[in-house]
Amino acid sequence: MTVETSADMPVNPLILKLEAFHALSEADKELLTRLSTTSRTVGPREDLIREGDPPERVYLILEGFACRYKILPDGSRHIMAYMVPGDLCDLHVFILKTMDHSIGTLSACEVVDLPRAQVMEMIERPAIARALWWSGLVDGATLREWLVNIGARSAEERVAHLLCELLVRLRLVGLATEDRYELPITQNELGDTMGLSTVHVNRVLQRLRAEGLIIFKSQKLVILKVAELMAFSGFNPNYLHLESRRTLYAARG
Amino acid sequence: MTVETSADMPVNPLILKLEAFHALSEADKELLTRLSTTSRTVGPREDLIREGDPPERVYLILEGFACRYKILPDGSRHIMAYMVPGDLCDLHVFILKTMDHSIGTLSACEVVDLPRAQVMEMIERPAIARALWWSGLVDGATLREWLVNIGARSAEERVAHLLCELLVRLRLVGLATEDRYELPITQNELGDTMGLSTVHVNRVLQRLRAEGLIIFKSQKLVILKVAELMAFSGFNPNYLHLESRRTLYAARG
DNA sequence: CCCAATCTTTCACATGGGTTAATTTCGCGG
DNA sequence: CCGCGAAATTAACCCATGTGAAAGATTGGG
Repeated sequence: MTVETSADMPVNPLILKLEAFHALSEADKELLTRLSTTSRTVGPREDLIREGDPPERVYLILEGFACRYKILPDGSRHIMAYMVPGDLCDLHVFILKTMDHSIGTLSACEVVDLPRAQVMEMIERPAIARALWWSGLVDGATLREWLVNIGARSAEERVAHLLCELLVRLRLVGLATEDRYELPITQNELGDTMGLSTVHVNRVLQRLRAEGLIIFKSQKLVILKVAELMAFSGFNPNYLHLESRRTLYAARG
Repeated sequence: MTVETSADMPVNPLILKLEAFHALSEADKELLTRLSTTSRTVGPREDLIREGDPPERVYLILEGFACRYKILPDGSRHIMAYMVPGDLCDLHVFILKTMDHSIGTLSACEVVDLPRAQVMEMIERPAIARALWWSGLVDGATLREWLVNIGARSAEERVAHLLCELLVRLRLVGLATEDRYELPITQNELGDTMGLSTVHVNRVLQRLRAEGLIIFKSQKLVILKVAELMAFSGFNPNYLHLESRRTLYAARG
């Protein structure tokens, strides 16, 4: 029920992420640590909230991958965003009456449920409010980049672009090194994300492997040529609005 | 320089739009009217702000169509959002150092430039703040729906879905009747929006015409069978979060 | 250590949509 | 009313990606 805390903290991914925008005071960090003390374990492929439900809380992912998705009338699923450790779903949802999409886990996750009152508590701290504000803007920018990715790039570029984005995002929270990370996602899920069939995702991955760009096996991804993969996919991290050098290039772990 | 104001006001599209969420007081409406008094005319295909520029103001569209777009390394353009009268670009941009995309007009537009101070003035009014908050959430939801649209629907469904969305959005601000509106957009721009070639957009429009679903000529769109077009494209307006009946079905003009 | 379910991979074949380029139509200034 | 540039339309060709089905490979539970 509680995430381990050891001497060599902070491992709170929310703090790591927000500090990529601007340093936080000790008091602010303590607040965030306190609010994320009580987490729960959610199995893979479980919904946190479904389309049509009233949004009652905000979710913070501490471990694992979750996603936003919609199911279309014909039963197909489209994944619109990945939520990785440190990601918080939209703070503003409270004013909407119902969810227009679902949020569910991909892998098993550690999730913190933040009721309205706790969200308010966070927002009262100006530095945290600003950082969360930034984080929300980055989420929006990421969504736009995904739109461009699907709308304007070939299947191979698309997948490559996603792998680059995740490299940068996961580095932020210490879950990627310079060139590798755990990607607990099936090819089917990748397909539902990129608007490609599972079969074609497989073909694309084979090609990226054959070109010596990546190794992807047992949920472990190694990017053999980071610069090349970024160039090939047209990846430009500007939309992630990471201003400090550290956030982009310092590897942790 | 100034938009005409007549006795039979309000025609301020921002007020019309925000009141779709919740009624505003007279004082709030006066503030919004005052802030949108000074507009400028911008010709078609002109940029309001470019990728890389620091965001210094917020734009409000009073007339015409504008869009957010990105240019890819290979020179192709992808349009990520349409901004129609009453739409405001993101209020929060100020905390970002640079724009990660451009905003430009499609048709000629009347645009209000809102510097930071005026945005603050708006946000200090709780009812306006809430309404703008809602508006921002709807923009995000719209972006997600566009992602699904491009990622999971056929070309014909995609275009049909866009036409349905615009019908609802334009009705909100009195620019569409029950079944028709002005759509000042070329097939090439439609293609850059939907991730389709111009040629294919043309084929799709022909088919929609042949099926007796629409008439589209000289920038004037008539949807002959609204319910059918919505059903065909899988259009569900829930993502626009319009709670009052009026906003969805009352035609103006 | 084995089984069953889940994933990945492969194959053969179908097709939606891209490309290039020529032709026609439209909108508009002079 | 004419002429020009932009936009729409048409045609021919083809390739990227989808589909359906089945064969391997992995993984985790018992």
